[in-house]
Amino acid sequence: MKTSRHTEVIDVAEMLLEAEGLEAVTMRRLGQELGMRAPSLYKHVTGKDDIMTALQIRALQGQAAALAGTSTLSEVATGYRRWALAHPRLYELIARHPLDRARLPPGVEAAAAAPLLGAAGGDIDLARALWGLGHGLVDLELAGRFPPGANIDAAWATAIDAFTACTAVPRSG
Amino acid sequence: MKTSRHTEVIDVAEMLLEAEGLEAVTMRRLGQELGMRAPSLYKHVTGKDDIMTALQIRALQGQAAALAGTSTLSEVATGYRRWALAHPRLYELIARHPLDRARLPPGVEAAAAAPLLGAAGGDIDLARALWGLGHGLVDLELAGRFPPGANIDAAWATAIDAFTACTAVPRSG
DNA sequence: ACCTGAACACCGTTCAAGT
DNA sequence: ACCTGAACACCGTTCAAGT
Repeated sequence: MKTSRHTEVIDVAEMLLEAEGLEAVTMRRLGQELGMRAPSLYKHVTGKDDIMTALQIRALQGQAAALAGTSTLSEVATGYRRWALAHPRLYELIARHPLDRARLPPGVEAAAAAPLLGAAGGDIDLARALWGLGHGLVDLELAGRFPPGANIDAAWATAIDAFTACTAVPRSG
Repeated sequence: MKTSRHTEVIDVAEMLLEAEGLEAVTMRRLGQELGMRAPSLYKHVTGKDDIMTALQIRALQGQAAALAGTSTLSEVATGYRRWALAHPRLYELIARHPLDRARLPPGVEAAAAAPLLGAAGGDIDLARALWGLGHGLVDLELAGRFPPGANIDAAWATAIDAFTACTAVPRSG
């Protein structure tokens, strides 16, 4: 039951992020929440970058778990949007915050991307187009870029239709 | 030839943004570049938000100008990507920074969106799907989310093909 | 091994004061 | 009308010092 102090720091950071947003995740605040001063955190964590990378890893794993089991293009798209809207701060963290690939465990990125590639029938270009589409629609929605009252569901439906038509050509396997 | 001090502040902010990135645009640095202390800026500008909004307006106008004259879906998509890659900091400013619609001159957003709507044949849902697609691909590219060596051109081509097939149905007008 | 206070080099912003 | 210095409430991070 002894959770390492490092894990505790990341746990608190995740709670703070989801509850109050990225600007609440400061070293001083984290220390306060853990009963220590900010400089003490550096005994458990190399710096703030370390914390952000750890949260990005959790986010990628959460996204991969949410998409596990989906197969059709429509299922993947719906699951992608659903997870992003359920965890907007974590989504923004993997989408907008610099990603330090060197510190990422191998396979984490691929695991999150696998369902997309599957729905694209193994076509990497189509998978990336699909990723761009899903990310773009989610990002614009989270950023409040669509005018109030915009029918975002309809935009998704139209987009999925267009891409489904594209994958409807017979392919072997 | 007497440019107002307000305009000068925005001009310097734009140069700093494009040359050194968003983190270089600080009130102290802006003052230094203009030969005054940071507090003096508040005589010409209500605050940093004011500066950011002014830059967003310029960015939206620049984007609209870059897309003016495009009509086909392929032209709009190419122009959208070209402008974003030519002005990545300005693009990020309108895509990722909060947009205070109340301070935006009316029509600025619509002008930037018009070419998209035109290429979608007036279908607002398709226009938004197209916007999501273009924004998503550009955003992922600017954020360095595609692996090194990824064929981003091919992803765009695949995406444009899928949407072109969707708009290929005969329509009146 | 773990935590502290003091410090450094930064932020955006306010405000009384000068000219 | 315009600019100033000092201050306030913040940042991430370093480091000598304590236990």
